[in-house]
Amino acid sequence: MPELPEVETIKNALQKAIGYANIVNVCINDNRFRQIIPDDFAQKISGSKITNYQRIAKYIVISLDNGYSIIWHLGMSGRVKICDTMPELEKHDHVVFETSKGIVIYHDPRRFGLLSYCKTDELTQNKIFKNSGLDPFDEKLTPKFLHDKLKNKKTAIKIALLDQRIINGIGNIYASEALFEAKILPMRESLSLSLAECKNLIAAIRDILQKAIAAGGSTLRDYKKPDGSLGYFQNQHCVYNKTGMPCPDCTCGLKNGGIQKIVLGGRSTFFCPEKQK
DNA sequence: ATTGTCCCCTGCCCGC
DNA sequence: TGCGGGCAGGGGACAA
Repeated sequence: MPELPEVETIKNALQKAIGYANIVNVCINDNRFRQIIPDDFAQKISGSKITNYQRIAKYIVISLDNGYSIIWHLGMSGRVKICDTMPELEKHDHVVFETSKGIVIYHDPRRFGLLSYCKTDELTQNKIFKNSGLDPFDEKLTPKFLHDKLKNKKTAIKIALLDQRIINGIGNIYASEALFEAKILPMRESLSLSLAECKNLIAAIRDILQKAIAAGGSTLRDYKKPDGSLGYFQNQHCVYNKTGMPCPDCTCGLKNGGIQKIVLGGRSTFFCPEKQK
């Protein structure tokens, strides 16, 4: 489910609600995720105190005072629920963290997510993060960096934006939205982008993601904030899931059929054939 | 090495 | 009302 803005929202909500709590107990009701939750996960985590929260790519990383960090990915359908007291568990409430400041529940119907741990000082070498690309807000993400990464790639630029080894955090919604804002057609060959277009694209990615974070992410299906409230950036989507509709401030009219949908790399992709070149 | 295809899993929506 | 097909915010394992 969640892309960078949703993960950032969840991480911030956790930090605000649970803060530097003690983790009293961890109960794993189902360990069958993208990777099986390590057998000693609960043992490694229980009894520790939280010392830090960060988002790395689409992962939430929670560091502990025992030298370990929790690595948490929510896949497509993962949700985090925070409660003051132990609620009646619902279907797909797979992991329950009891802390000194509340209950944290990992709910994930499709179980495409991942919950693991590693030593905090080995995070960057961890297999999960070793090949991770630049964070969209990393100042090392320059037009030249992106242009260099794309200059030998024949795949569509939209597919390249989903490649977490180049830039991380962008998913299927924000890839279409960023390309619309940058006025670039999603099926363009990556190597065809000029340096100036790379500059516009980086600016568009940052703008879209910042606005989405400010709105608490996009709620289309599964995603809710940990307190149960909804994100509202979906109201600002320009093209995603808007086939046949006019784009914002549409001057093209609907003579061309409005926003088009195509499939790239097996994922739905939306664009305005008039405004994007 | 890069690039496409398929798969993991459950739920929901649509058409018949 | 029921059933089958297609689709969904992600990512990894393969094959070519």
